[in-house]
This record gives sequence, C-alpha cells and structure tokens, in this order.
Amino acid sequence: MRTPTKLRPRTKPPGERRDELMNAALRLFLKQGVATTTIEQITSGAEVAKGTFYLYFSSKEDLLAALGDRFGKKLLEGIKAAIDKMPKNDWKGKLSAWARAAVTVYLDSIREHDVVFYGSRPAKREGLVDNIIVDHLFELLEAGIAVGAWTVEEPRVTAVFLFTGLHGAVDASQTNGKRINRTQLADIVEQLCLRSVGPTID
Amino acid sequence: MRTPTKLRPRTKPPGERRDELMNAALRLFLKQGVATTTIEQITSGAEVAKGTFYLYFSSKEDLLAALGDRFGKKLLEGIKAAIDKMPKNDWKGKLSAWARAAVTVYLDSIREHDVVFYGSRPAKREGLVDNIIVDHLFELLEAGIAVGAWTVEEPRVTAVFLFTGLHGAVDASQTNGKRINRTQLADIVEQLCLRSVGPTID
Amino acid sequence: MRTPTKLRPRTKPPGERRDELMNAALRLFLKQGVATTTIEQITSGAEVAKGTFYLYFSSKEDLLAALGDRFGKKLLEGIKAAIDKMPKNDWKGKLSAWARAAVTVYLDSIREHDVVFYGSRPAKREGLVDNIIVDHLFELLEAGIAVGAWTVEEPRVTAVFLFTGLHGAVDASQTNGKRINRTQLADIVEQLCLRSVGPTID
Amino acid sequence: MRTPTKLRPRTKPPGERRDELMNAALRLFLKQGVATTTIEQITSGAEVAKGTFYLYFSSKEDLLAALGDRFGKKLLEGIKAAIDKMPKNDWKGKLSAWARAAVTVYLDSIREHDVVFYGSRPAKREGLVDNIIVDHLFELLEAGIAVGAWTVEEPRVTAVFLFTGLHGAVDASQTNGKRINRTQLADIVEQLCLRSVGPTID
DNA sequence: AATGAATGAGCGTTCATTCAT
DNA sequence: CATGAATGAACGCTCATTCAT
Repeated sequence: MRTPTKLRPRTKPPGERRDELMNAALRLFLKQGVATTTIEQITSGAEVAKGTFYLYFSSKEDLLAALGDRFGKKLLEGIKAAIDKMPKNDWKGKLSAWARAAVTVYLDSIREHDVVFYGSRPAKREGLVDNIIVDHLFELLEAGIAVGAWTVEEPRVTAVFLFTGLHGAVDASQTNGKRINRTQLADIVEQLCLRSVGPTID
Repeated sequence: MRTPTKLRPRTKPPGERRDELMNAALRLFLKQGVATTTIEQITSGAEVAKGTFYLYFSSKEDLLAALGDRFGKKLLEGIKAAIDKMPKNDWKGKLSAWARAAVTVYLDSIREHDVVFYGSRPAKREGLVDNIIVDHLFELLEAGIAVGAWTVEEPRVTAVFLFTGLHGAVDASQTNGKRINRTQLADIVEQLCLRSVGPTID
Repeated sequence: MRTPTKLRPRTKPPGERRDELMNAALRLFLKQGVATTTIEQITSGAEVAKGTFYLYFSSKEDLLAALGDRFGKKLLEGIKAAIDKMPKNDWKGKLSAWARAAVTVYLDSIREHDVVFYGSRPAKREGLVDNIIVDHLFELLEAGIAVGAWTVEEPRVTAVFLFTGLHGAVDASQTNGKRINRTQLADIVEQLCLRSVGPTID
Repeated sequence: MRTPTKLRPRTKPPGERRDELMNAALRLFLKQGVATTTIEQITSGAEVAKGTFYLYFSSKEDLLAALGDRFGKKLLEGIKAAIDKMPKNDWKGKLSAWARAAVTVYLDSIREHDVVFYGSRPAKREGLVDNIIVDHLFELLEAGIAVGAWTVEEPRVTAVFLFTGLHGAVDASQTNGKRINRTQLADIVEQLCLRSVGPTID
C-alpha cells in the first residue's frame, strides 16, 4: 500500500544499530534536553527511518533506561580502577582516591548524568530554587572564617557540597527503608557538617 | 440565545486567584508530576476556566518559576529563624542550627522541592543510576569501619551525603564562573570527604 | 509555544458543529469507506481544525455510534409513519405497508446503513462470497418454475431474499438467547422458504 | 559472521505453505477480526518469516479473497450434496433440503462467513442499528398473531428473516444490473412478506 | 525459496495557546 | 475580568511492504 523511494544497503549488525541510536539520542538529549527531543530527530541523527527506532527500543523511556545502564557501568568502572591502584591497607588513600576519581569521572559526564537521570533540559541549574539557600550558607561560612571560627578554604564549594549532601541524605531517607527518624538524621547531618569545616573553636 | 450555566461571583482579588492556581498546580504536580499535568487540570483544580490561566501566567514554565520562588522564600525563612536563635558568637552552634533546620525543613518539603526543581514524576528515585556508585562507596566505608580506619556511625547516610555533595560540587563548578579547575576541585572534595569520616588512622 | 495563522469567527452553537462533523463524516464514509477516512479528512470536510473533532467525539468509533443512532431513529420514523396510515384492523395492509415502506426507506439509505453498520468500503458486494450460493438457489428456483413446481415471479430477487433472510436468521440465533436449536431453526426457515414460493405442487 | 538461529527444513510444497498461511490467518481473523490482525501475526502463526507472506499473496486483501473462495466452495458442496439426495421430481423436497442444508452449513460457519465477507470483529452484532427495526416488525407480527390475522410460529425468527431478506434484496438491487425499479421491488418484497406469514384473514 | 531488518507514510490523539464573546 | 470553543503543530507509534542477503 506504499511506495518506496530510497535504495541503499540496509542491514547492519544489530548491536551497532542500537548503539548508533543511543549515541544519536544522547547527543540530542545533551543539546536540547530529553523532553524536547523527538523520536524522529533521533532516527534522523542515526540516519535510519523512524520505524527502525521501535525495532530496538519500545519507547523513549526504554531508550533512556538503556542509556542509564550504559552510563552507570562506565562510571563505576572508572572509580573502581582508581581505588584498586591503592595499597590494600591505605584506607585514607582509598577514600581520597574515591573522591578524586569520582570528581574526575563526573566532571566529564555530569551533563550526561543529568540528562539520563533527570531528563533535564540544558541551561537550567542557574537561577535554581536552591541558590538562595546555598548563598545563605555561604555567607554563614564566610562569616565564620572571618572570625576564625573554622577553617574552610573554599566556602563556596563547601556550601554547595554541604547543601547538596544534606539534600541527598534527606531525599534518600524518604525513599529507603525509612528506618532513620528525624532526630537521627539531623544528628548525622549535623556531625558531617561540623566535621567538614575542620576543627572548630567554640 | 445562549443560557449561562454557572452563576457565582466571578471576580476575585487577583492575588488570591493567582495563589489558588499555584496551589492547584502544586497539588497536581506532586500527585502526577509536572509533565503529565495539563493546564486544563490546573484550571479545573482552581475552579476557573482554561483561559484564566493565561491572565496570571504566561506559560507553564512561568508558573513553575513562580512556584520555585515562593518555595525558596519559605524555606529560607525557616532556616534563618533557627539560626537567629543562637547566640551571636556561637559559630559551631550556628552551623549545627543550620544543619538541623535544613534537615527539618526539607523533610517536610523534599517532594515539593523536587517537583519544582526537577519536575520529577513521583516514585522515581529508586533504581537510580547513582545507586551503584553510592553502594560502592558504602562498601568502602564499611570496610574501613571494620578495620578501625575511621569512625562513621551511619555509613549508608554518609555515603549518600558524600556522593550527593560531591555531585553537587562538580555540577556547580560547571555552571558557575568556572574559576575552579579540576585539581582544585578534587582537592577540596577530597578534604571534605576525609574530614567527614572523622580522624583517620593511616 | 505555537503561533496562530488564521483569524475567523469561531464559536458556533455546539449542536450545529456536531452535526456538521457527522455530515462531513458520512459523506466521506460513503465515498471512501470508514477505514480509509481519516479524522483529518473529516475535519477538513467540516471546515474545522483537527482538534475540534475531539471536542465532540472521543474517537472515530464514537462518531460511528452517533451516526448509527441518528440513522436508526430516522428509519424507524419513516416506517412507523407508513403503517400508521393504515386502518386499525387491516393487518394484511399493515404488513404490506411495512414491506413497502421498508423497501423505500432502505433504497434511499442502504449505503448509509452499510457504512454505519459494517463500515464497509464501497464497491464491495460484487464478487461476494455469497454469490455462488445465491446463484445456486436461483437455478433451483428457475428449474422449479420451468416445471411448474411453484410460482415465483422474480426468482433472482427471491433467491437473494431467501438467502439473506436465512443468513440473518442463522446469525441472530447465534447472538440471541440461543433458545432455538438447530432443528427448530431449520424447521422455521424451511417453512418460510416453502411459503415464499407460493403454493407448491408435489 | 552471522550465525543462523533456526535449523529446520525450510522448503515446503508451495500449496502447503499457502494453506498454512490461510489457516493461520483465518484463526486470527476469527479471534481478533481482520483489521486488527497484522501480517506479522499471520506469519508467526504459520511459523514463517514476514517476507514469506508476499511470496504467496500480494496483499492482505488478496489473502482475504483467497479465503473467500475457499470458503464459498466448501459451502456450496455441502448444500449441493443435500439436494442431490432428493428424488429428481420432488421440488418441494429440494427446496426444503436447500433450506435445511443451508441452515446447517451456516450454523457451523457463520463467523467465518462474516469475517471473510465483512471483516467484522467478533462480538459485534448486538446493539445493532437494525435491531430497532426488527423489534418493530416483531411487535407487528405478534399483534397480528394475537388477533388471528395470520399464523406465525416463531415471530422473532420470522421478523429477523423478513428484515434481513428485505435488506438483502434492496442491497442487491443497487449493485446488480439495476433493471428492477422501486415499485417492482416493493411488489415482490411485499408478496414475499405476505406469503411468509401464511394465509391471512382480511 | 526463505528471511527479517529496514522503511516511511500515515494515523489517532494531545494540549498549550488564542480570542471572540 | 472571565470564559471555553477552537486551533493546529507536534508527537509517539503502527504496520504493510520491500529487498539485500
């Protein structure tokens, strides 16, 4: 009931096609965000027909999950490799290695992470809801530094770190087994914040 | 020729209408996520006609921004109030107060935060891409605890805290003025992680 | 997020719009069949936008049902009117009136009936599966006429009548309360066929 | 480089393949209707690849026609066999035999007939447009019975029979050579209806 | 003869946005 | 101010059909 127009070698190793679709999708997601990227743009990017997409993925959601899988595995490998280089008993070194590797690995892929994870359109983040809270903590940290209450070398980064750490901990407490109650959670977060600013002078 | 169907005082103080729309929207966003909530559902929820929405907001995005504003201000007030109760020179106390207040305040509004911030549909979060990274760090922390390398009371929460803190710091470094380079960032994050696990035994 | 192109008075009495859509749909269904008529063609025919369709009908199926309703009512009125003209006690006359009215009424709307009922594309019917059966019965009737076994003035029409009548009776027996068994059904149909050919000579 | 997945004798006598496809198709058509059955489902059902379908049929329509042919021939055989058992000169017996055989034969295959003929999805028929007309005729017949105007043993079946017979006759008059005009058609149908209710009392 | 990956036109449906009333 | 009928671009998805292997 339809008539063809193009003729061109078509069949490819299936894994390859799938990968090409994922790559094209990621490229577009990073550029325009997930929601605003259409299936048609993805297939155009991979130079296949629209219908071909559905040969490899059942929906955009499905593709996103596949992207997430691939991404997670890649990250973990990077971090593990760094830790494995440390001597078996150097625990401080291991934690340092974890931190440095994680920073490195995420610096290269934070946008990919966010797209895969939150589906966030790019050029968000600024003007965040959170900024006023972070700013406020930043001011607190700076004030403390000024009077020698603690030693924090990069109060801006620290403020962000503490805020997002806290946010993550609170978030996780809601989703997980919920064993942790408000007070316990506050205690731990409090301790982490205090430790993070180094030795304090009361 | 046409007969009116509703009879009811229609004009309302504009601020009130706006608020009703925002409340209705938030309610729906929390229940079903942002993307799947239509303007019509919002106006139905606020008991006004579809067109009325555009009298108060220029788009869904605009509404989301307003929601974010309102939310941020509410949060900040809560945190500030807690800090202001502390003696002027008790810096440790101030930081503690910040941490505890922030935890409290977010526990009550984390879903609202996420909806306004990420537009996330509810009941996501589990099965996250990040989980495998957090799990890995958790195992590292536990191993260190087992051999007495450090003192961490709640390794699960701590792992989440450190991971999300790190993630936030990396993220911010991309968006901001970018003054911070890879090494500096790694240095600070490393230090924050080490401090967070308390005194370490080398 | 979109930009308008046309401006033109838009609002109409709702019943009218609905009717216009139904008329446009019927026109197209008759011309091209139900399956091959798209919603877009229908809305074009009614000179409204595609989306408007869904303001009045929830789907093509829904429209078809509405068309069926309207059609059924119209038919029944026509037949009832004809019968009501007959004297109260003239039963033969009433049955005659029914037959003639039904023929008349259907002659004007058989295509509409079929479209609404079967969704049939036009230019079917010929080359029907049934034809060989009808042909066979026709030959039987003619043969009987030739030897004076019965009196059938229009054997072709009669063959069609008996065949479709039989077919309908069998069909209904499957759907209905199923009280009628094979033998009973065969008995009645047999009798109807015999009566239909007039007095027979054994 | 590619490895075969199935190993199984592939080539089959062409007629057999064709039949298997037809059987698989019919099975699916009866279960789900024609329109909702895809070529892929048919080929899966026949355990061949999608492309193989087009080796035996040029389209779905073509397959449907083949199905119709096969069906018609099977039916006709059944009816002919019944008639041939009657004595050569027993015309009434022949017509009786036709009626009974046709009923029998259709009872076993009405669904197949409809699928092949109308492509109808199963479990339609109820709630038909026609029902109100049939109901109306049924009431007329019952009323006549009550006053002794005629003798009809099964008014429900008779109503259906007369209605569908009439419908078929009208339908055929539109498709055929059209030699028959409105009045002639009405005359014949009228006569058939009157004959069908047996001797009437004026 | 048989395969099945690839095609792509086409469809039904949604919904943010407009504007005549 | 408020309404809600109307708009129409856009989207996800289907599936009959083709053709290189």
